[in-house]
Amino acid sequence: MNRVIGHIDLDYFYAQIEELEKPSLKGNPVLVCVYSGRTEDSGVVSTANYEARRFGIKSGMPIVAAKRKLEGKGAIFIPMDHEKYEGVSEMLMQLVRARVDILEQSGIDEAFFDVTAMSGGSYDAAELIALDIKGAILHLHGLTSSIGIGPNKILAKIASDYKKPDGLTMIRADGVKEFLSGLPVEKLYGVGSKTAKLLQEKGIGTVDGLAGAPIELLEGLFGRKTAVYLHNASNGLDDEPVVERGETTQVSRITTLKRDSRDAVEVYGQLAPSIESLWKRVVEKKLVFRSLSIIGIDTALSMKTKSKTLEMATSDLELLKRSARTLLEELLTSGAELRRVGVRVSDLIDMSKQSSLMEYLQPKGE
DNA sequence: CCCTCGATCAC
DNA sequence: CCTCATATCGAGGG
Repeated sequence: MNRVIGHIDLDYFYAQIEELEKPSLKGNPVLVCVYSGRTEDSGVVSTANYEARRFGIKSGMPIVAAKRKLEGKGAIFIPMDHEKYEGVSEMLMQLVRARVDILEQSGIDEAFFDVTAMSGGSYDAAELIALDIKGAILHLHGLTSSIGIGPNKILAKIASDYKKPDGLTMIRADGVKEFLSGLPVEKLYGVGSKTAKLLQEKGIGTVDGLAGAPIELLEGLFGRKTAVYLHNASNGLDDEPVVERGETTQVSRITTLKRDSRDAVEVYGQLAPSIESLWKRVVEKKLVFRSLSIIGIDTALSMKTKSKTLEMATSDLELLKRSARTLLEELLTSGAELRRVGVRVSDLIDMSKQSSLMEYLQPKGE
C-alpha cells in the first residue's frame, strides 16, 4: 500500500507556551532567549512569536540586535525554560502518539508520524486524523500547530512548513511534481547553507535542477550516501520509515566562557559545572558511557574536538573529570583561544535495560 | 573493524 | 554579535 506520512510542528513553540502561561503577553512581540551570561544581553533569540517576526526577528539573532529592531514596540524578552517546554512537549507527543500508527519525535516541538494503516491509505481519512490532532491540541491544551501530510517524510516535512501557523497542507501522490517545482533546494530536509552554496556553484538552485543533476556530480560533491539521498529527495522519493526513537546515543553540555581564554585552569574551572550537569543526566538515565569528547569553539567560532574511547564503559565522575581535563589540555596545546567549551559522552549503554551482567560485559556476544 | 576528528544539519 | 544539543557522514589512520 502507498504510505501516508505526516509531520507536525508546534507553532513558535517556546513563545507560544509563554503566551499560554501569561495571556497578557499576547499581542506583543514575545522573544524567548538563551542568555549566555557573558554580558548583560549577550545571547541569541531562540523563538519569537509572529508579532516579533513581523519586525524581522529570527531565531538565532543576537539579543542586542533584536532589541534594536524592537525599540519602543513593547517587546517582552523571556529567558528560556527548557524543563518547562520539555514537560509540555511530552504531554503533546503522547496525545499525538495515541492518534497515529507510529510516532517519531524529531525535536522538542516536532514529529513525523505514519498513518498508513489507520487511514487505509486514504488522504481524506488522513486529513481527518490531522484535523483531530490539531483540534485536540488546541482544545485540550490551548496551543496551535501545523501539519503536513504526504507520501513520505520529506514531503510531509515540507508540507508542514508550507502554511504556518495553524496550517494543514496535503500533498497527494498526484500533486508531488507540482509542489516541488520551483522550490529552492534549501527547503529539502538535509540541505543547509553549505550544501546550498556548493550546489549554487554548479548552477543548481531549485529542486527541479537538483532532480536533473547527474548523480556522479552529486557524489563528487557530497559522497555516496548524500548523493543518493539528494537525488531521490529532489524527485519526491523517500523510503525512510517512520520509527519510534530509541535511546539517546550521546549527551553533551556546552557553555560560553566569561571571557576568551587559552588557560587550562581557567577554562576547566568553567567547564566543571557542565561536567557535573552532564554526569547527573547520565546517572539519572541509568547510562554508562565508553567515549568522551571535549568540544572547544575558538574566537573565530570554529569548532575543535578531542575525544577518546575508554577500555570499559563507566559512569564514574572522577574518571570523567580527569579524562576531560586531559583532553582539554591536549586541545589547548594547539594554541587556540576558546570562546566556548563543552563536554560530550557517547557510546552509551542503558544499564536499566541490561538483563544480566554478562550481557553488559559481553555486549557483542550475541 | 575500530578510533578520532571535522563537517554539516537543524533544533 | 554569534546558544545549545543530537545525529549522521566521510576521511584518514591503524
